[in-house]
Amino acid sequence: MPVQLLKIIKGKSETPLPSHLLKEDLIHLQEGFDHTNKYLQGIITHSYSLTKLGDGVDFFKIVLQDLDNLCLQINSINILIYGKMAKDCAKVIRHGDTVAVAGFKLAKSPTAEEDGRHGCHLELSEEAGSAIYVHKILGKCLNNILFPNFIVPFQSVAPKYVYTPLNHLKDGTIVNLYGVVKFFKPPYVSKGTDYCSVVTLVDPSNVKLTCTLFSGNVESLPKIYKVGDIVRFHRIKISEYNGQMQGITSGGFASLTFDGTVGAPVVPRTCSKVYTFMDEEQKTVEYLRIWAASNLSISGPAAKLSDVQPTLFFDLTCQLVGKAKVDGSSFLLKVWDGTKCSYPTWKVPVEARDLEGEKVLLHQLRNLTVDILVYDNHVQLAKSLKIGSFLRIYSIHTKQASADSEDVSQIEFHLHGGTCYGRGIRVLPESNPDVKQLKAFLESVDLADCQNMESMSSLELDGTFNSLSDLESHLERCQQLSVTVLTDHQDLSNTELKTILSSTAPQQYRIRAKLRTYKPQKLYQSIKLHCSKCNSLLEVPDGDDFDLILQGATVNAPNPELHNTSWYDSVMWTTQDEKQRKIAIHFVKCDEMLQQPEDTLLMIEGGTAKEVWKLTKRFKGVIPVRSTEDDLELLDLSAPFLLQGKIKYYGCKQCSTPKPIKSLSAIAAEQRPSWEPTEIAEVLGIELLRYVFIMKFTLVDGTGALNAYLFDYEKFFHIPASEILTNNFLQQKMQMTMNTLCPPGRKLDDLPWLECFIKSYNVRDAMKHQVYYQIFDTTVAEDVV
DNA sequence: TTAGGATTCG
Repeated sequence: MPVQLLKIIKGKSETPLPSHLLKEDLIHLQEGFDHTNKYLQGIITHSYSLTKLGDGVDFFKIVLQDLDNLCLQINSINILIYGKMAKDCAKVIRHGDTVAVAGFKLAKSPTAEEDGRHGCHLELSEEAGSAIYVHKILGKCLNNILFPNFIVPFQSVAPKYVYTPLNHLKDGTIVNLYGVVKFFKPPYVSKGTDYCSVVTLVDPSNVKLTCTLFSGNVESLPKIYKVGDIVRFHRIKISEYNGQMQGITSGGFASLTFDGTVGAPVVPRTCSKVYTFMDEEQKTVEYLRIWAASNLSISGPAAKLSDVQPTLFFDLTCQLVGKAKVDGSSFLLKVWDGTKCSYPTWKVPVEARDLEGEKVLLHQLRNLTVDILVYDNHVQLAKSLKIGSFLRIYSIHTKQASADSEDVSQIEFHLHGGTCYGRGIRVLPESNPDVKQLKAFLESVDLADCQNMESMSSLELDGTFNSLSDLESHLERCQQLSVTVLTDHQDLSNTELKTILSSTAPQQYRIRAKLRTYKPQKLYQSIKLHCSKCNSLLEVPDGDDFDLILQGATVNAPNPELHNTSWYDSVMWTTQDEKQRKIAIHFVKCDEMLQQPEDTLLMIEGGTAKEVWKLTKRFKGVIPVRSTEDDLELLDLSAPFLLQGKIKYYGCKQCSTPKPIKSLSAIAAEQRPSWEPTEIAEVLGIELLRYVFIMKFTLVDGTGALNAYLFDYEKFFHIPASEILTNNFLQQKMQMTMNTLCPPGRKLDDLPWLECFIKSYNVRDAMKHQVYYQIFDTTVAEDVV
């Protein structure tokens, strides 16, 4: 059985090689060594014509490449086959086959210098007891296991195409070629009339060719899904551009695309109804796959949502669950891949009625879907996508939503405008192996499980609804009922705005009106600090100011004489960096006992803002202080005097008269102090500033329009104003609420009604007198929130 | 004709 065809099943040969044979590496082949029980395995890269030697003996030469040692400079060897074995092999062996040879004789290669192959060649013949095992991945001829019953199965009747290697391209020619995709832009709408796709190919000559392909029919552009795919182009025009060859579509251009995975079925993707695809072509694809596998760096499996990091560009294979228009230049895609992003992800606020997709599914998957905002040129394609389709989105950019305190970092997903780096969207067919795998995985996801693991955030902020009935009542309310409700004075009847505008102040009214617009549009700008004593409104200080004040406070080193008193224990250390900063932390005791960290109030000297924030996560509260000669004292009141959770508490500079820190010992004497900010403020002589929403609503009712101020700590939005600046979820929730109250881009007729109480009041100064209006005893309806 | 690879405004 000197020549044997082995059937390959799932990458392993059905008939194993004889067990006494051991694999030999090319590098270990040396003259004078015993290779009796060794075999050499590799892929055939060349086969020459069968010839007869001068003495009439048949002769066949092939070149074998050792795939396991491709990194070596010399990784191929000539194999010379003599006699009957030469004839047999010539019928069976084609380039691209994998063969194993044993029982060979090693001899010096006379051509080594010129062909750059191994210094020895192998000689095989039946007489010498040689054996050659031929592995064919090819399906059709595998029924014939044993030579000589083997029948050559293919007889070509199609026109013979000539394929030009990429290093032999000439300007002005129209050629056929094969290549491995090294880069590509999925088809996109060009600025002209056609779709465009840019594809960069490479082949074993290691020459690159960038092709710009145009077609009015997107289907006729190559269906490339990932780098490493293999393409065959027919009738591509070669021209020189910027000193390099480039390819461009010419009349009659046609393409086939193949999965580049070694061992995958060789099935062309094409829109051509008729195409030649024979054994020879199959071999080429298989050869290119193997070449690419060892010569190109093709990145591993694509990233899943669970792998996503705050800042990167990546390709995502996913299913479309929902989509919505956002504005003229951006569009929202809600997608999932069955894995959960390990970071909180942003939710793009959109109107419920603009969100397309199965509401129940959107709700069920709310913890697994991510919002991808696509821009500009991608909007048109995104709009046309069908819900449920499988997509690959190329070069999605993730970015951290806020650089503020590190714990509210949400991840945003953007598909920016343009086509750089192949940025774009491609619909994958259900037959795609990655889609099949994804589908199976999605089906295996236990939705009950992922709903259990939902964080408190999602239910509140998702923007979808808990059930269909909720959704319906929401829609109904938006159309008919008021999106706000009154918390008192239900007995009053409505007054028209026209009447209010012509009446004297002060008075109170119940009104029914529509919110035509509001200010500020950037909702975080609506947060102010309010002093209820002097009634002043202040901007919330910038986080950087806090850092500067803390830095300023480090000028005074902690005074060790103030450490460890009856009501606090102190620790102090010096940082290891060149600044040698001294930090002191004073743990406030209660009833002379240290408490659990989560119940403990700290005072800190010399810390940075970051360090203070870290401490607030573990401890009940942190008070930044500095040392004087005889006591600790609060910092400048531009800095928060207390930090609890994510909230900074400020005092009014005008109304506060700070008392010595030891005043706190009065609370510390309690057994279980609650450390309420109001209580701490009071003993420290601080007039606490409260966070408040200040907004101006322009209300209309058909009889007139008036501006009414909303002044709200938390009642109107059901959101504490103190928490909104540090909580992106709440910001989105508020944005959703405002979008319901005043849906962007809608005509006046389609705006929802608001029922409100307003009161008018007079503001007079030397120059003028004006009547103002303020909303009160009104709240956003529960089912709108 | 278009694009001719070469990220990040939103």
